[in-house]
Amino acid sequence: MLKADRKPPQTQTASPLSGEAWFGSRLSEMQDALRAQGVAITRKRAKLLEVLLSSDRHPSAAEIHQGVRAFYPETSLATIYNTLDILKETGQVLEIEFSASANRYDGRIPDSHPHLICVKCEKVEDMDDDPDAPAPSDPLDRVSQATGYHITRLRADYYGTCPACLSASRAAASLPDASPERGYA
Amino acid sequence: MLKADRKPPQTQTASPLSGEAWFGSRLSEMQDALRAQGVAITRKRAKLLEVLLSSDRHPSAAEIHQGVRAFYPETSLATIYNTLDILKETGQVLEIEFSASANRYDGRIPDSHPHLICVKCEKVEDMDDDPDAPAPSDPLDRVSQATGYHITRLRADYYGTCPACLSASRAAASLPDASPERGYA
DNA sequence: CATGGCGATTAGAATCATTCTAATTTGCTG
DNA sequence: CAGCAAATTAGAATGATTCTAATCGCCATG
Repeated sequence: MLKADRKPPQTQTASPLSGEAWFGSRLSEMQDALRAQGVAITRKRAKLLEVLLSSDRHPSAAEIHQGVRAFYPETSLATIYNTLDILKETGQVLEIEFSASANRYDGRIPDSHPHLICVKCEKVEDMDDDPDAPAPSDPLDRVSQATGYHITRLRADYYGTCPACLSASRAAASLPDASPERGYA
Repeated sequence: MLKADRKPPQTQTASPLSGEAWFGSRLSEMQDALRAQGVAITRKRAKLLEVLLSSDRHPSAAEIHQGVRAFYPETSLATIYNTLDILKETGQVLEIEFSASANRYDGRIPDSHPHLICVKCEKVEDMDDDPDAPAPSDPLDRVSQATGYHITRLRADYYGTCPACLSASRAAASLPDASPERGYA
């Protein structure tokens, strides 16, 4: 609803995106978030952000790496993972995890939102959940119809902290130190 | 709606589950599916199914391995992955993928359904989406309230075949052979 | 202009779940 | 009991990600 006119395009436009309104504002948002963490925005990191925002394919770390390398050929993968980690911590990028292939990253819309994932070509697209139009009750059918995909599975998982861990960490907060800490991020 | 009285318990009961109605019928379902594939149900495979159904923790391959080993100590991990693959192919087990830790498997409810995933202790629970009760409009709040979790993220991704791949494979179906085929399963 | 310090960066090693491989075992079926 | 296919095994290979220890670059200060 808000910022309707600075939403990233669903489809890649041929021309440079760097001029578009959403691009610039999203870029500064990310840069501000990095600065707020006290980390420097080096040329490589700046390029990484650009590459991330320029692609609508939800690129993998390796793809981002290549994009940055086109400008700074000596860039190491470690730097990419490094910066992505900071971005994740600050909620500036959404990591879409896969176990069988590389994780994919969404810098355009960093809040959780639904995706369409092609199991054949590994395309990852943002889904516009348009609540109008004739809607079959089965969500798989509804989305298939709306998108032209043949949808076979919905992964709908809620991530958070369970009641037990919540009280454990509340207890740990009072006491000096304790708590194992492992887990997904 | 259907099979309301043979739904697996949300909470682990202390006693053996092997007697409960859903357990037996789910077990035969899985065995039938394996047989339908023409694969033998060996003692190890039978035990694997039992272990899978006995746990409400959505066990990892390694955990299942341990469970089977308790009875057949010479069992190899390869066998576990092997059998899980067949079960996946036949839709008899739901694989919940993680990139940062081991995948988890749901044999009780093999159709896609929402989960609660604790980012601290890595617990994975089935979520009962009970559509009654006071419902805040934000789904994260709604689920937090309903479950006692502190939910911070919803992963809602639709898996299927994109329009381009659909027509590619329709074309390939007519012609003799072609098509690269990679992708997520 | 030298110096010190510190974060950023790097190459390569390490990790770890998963898959692959080639050899062996098992359990029939004739 | 021979023969055969499927099941199983140990261990190697893979591949994404993380770690490590060393180096670099940059700025502030003397």
